[in-house]
Amino acid sequence: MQFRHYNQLKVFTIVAKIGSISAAAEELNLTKGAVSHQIKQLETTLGFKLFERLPRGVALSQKGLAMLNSTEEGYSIIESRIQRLQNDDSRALTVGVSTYFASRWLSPRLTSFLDQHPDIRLRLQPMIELTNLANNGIDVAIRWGSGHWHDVESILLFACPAWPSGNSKMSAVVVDKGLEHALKEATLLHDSEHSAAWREWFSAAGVTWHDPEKTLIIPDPNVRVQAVIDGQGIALNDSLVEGELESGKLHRLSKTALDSYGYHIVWASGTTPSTDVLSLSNWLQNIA
Amino acid sequence: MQFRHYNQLKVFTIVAKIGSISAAAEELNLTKGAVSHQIKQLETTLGFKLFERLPRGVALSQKGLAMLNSTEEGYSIIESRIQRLQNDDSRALTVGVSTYFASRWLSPRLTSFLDQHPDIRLRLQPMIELTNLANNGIDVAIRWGSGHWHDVESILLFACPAWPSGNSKMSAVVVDKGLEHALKEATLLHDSEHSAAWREWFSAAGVTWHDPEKTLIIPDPNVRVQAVIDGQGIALNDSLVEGELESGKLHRLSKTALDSYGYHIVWASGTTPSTDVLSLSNWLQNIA
DNA sequence: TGACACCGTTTAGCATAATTAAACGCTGAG
DNA sequence: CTCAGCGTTTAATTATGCTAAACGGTGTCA
Repeated sequence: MQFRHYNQLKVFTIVAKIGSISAAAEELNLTKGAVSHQIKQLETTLGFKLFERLPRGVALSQKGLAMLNSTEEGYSIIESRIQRLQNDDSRALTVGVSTYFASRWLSPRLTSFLDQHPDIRLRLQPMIELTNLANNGIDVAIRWGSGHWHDVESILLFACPAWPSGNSKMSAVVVDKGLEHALKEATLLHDSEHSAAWREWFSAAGVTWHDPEKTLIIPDPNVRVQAVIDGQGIALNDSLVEGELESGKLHRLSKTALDSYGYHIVWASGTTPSTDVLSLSNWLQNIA
Repeated sequence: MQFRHYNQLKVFTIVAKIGSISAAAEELNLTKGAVSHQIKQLETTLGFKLFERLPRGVALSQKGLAMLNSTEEGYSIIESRIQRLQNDDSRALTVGVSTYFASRWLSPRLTSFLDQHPDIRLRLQPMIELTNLANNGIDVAIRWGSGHWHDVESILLFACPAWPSGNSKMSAVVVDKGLEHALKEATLLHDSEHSAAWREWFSAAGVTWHDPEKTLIIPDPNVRVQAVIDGQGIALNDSLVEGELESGKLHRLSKTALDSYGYHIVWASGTTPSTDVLSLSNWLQNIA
């Protein structure tokens, strides 16, 4: 018995990312009834609920979140390939970025690059897992981390420390019972298995590392931030969440930060960057 | 304008893997007319041909092959997650393998393990890119390569050297004009960007490495073998292709092999393997 | 407190897309 | 030359997706 409902699953992915059926319906040029139907039918065929129904809307269930992690990744791999094959534009410079980084940092600054280099055709490629660059036709990617990678060569773009963050309720727990208690009780949100970030943070903070019982892997930074706001747990978020900090949706839970972490320009090791890549790197480093 | 035809794309993936519309139709419990329709419509919306029509069937076009690489990966990520969420069987031991390895090596030997350990629930998880183990719920994976990986810990299961292979036409070229000439003229088929395999083979063979003009990345070993048989180029295939060698579909083009390559049992670094994992590893090492 | 706005759900009917059966065209095998 | 195999086409049928409109629940605000 094969699964045959990939269109419905794609609709789910959009609803889950947007967080609302009505808003997703608008995005898709559909009525909310249609979207509601798709989700319901999908839940029936899958055999489990993807969303919890709240008075004021819907929220991802535990399984729904796990599903989103995979569908986002899967569909983005497929979509990026379609795009690439359709505009078979081998002269374009393709930059792999997370949507998180693109919307919060890169996009606002990009016009100046396009002005300075009108000859370079730039394609931003949203990706979740910034791996397998060549196979996805990525010339350069921008990746957050410590900079110690083996599959790519990298240069630091700018430092962007990360620290534990939670919502206001979590913040109250920290004030009340202390950070260590909160870290022990709450779910720790990871960005991926590879990331040693949490372990490094624990050692930087001088807190003994205890293998956490409750762990949730959420690769997409946007989804992770939203999960923290929704009270799912504590995540190491980087400094690009200023907006949420100021608006009080997110709280910094500790002064200890992973100072050596930041955004890096990376390209597949073994390849020599083209002049276009160098232009972009230079420009990025200047404005950073 | 969004792409909205993921079901058709899934049908394409199956047709491409099987290599025939009629056979795929049977697999899907559909008529060949239906499948033909789907493919044609998909090609129209995409704007390019996925298959070349031959008198005796269909063959993937260049773009079709590129598409297959992505759809296979994308759908397998999604499907594996669905399976996992449906049989939320946290006690099962999940082993990530390529379908290539599973069918050619593991499956035939597996009954003896199941007999010896009736208490262990085993789940074989077909994967293309054997990365991101924890995120995909993989306890252990079996990966081919040199064994020098940073994201996983590994122990060698058995050595499985690889050497350049081509079809009979390619073999004739080698006999006629020499291997170096063939390597320079033909497309080199890679398994992924990370793989330094070809470079290492060149140095092992004492042939000077020239950055090849024509390169094709085909992550799935099954598809890669088929591509070689179809005359797409030369690939480094491992010794599990005995069958194709004997039947004359595949030819070994050089005596030089990557002797240090083989299949390894791998698990996410930083995690401690469970006793079930150790049982499986022990059994695997004994029968290897 | 009560009218209202906001969401998601439901219903029934309609529009679109998927699927079939059967005939067709092509090519290579015998 | 005939036949078998494979993909394509056509027209009719079936399944699915979608809409409009009404509905039920909940929080908001006068």
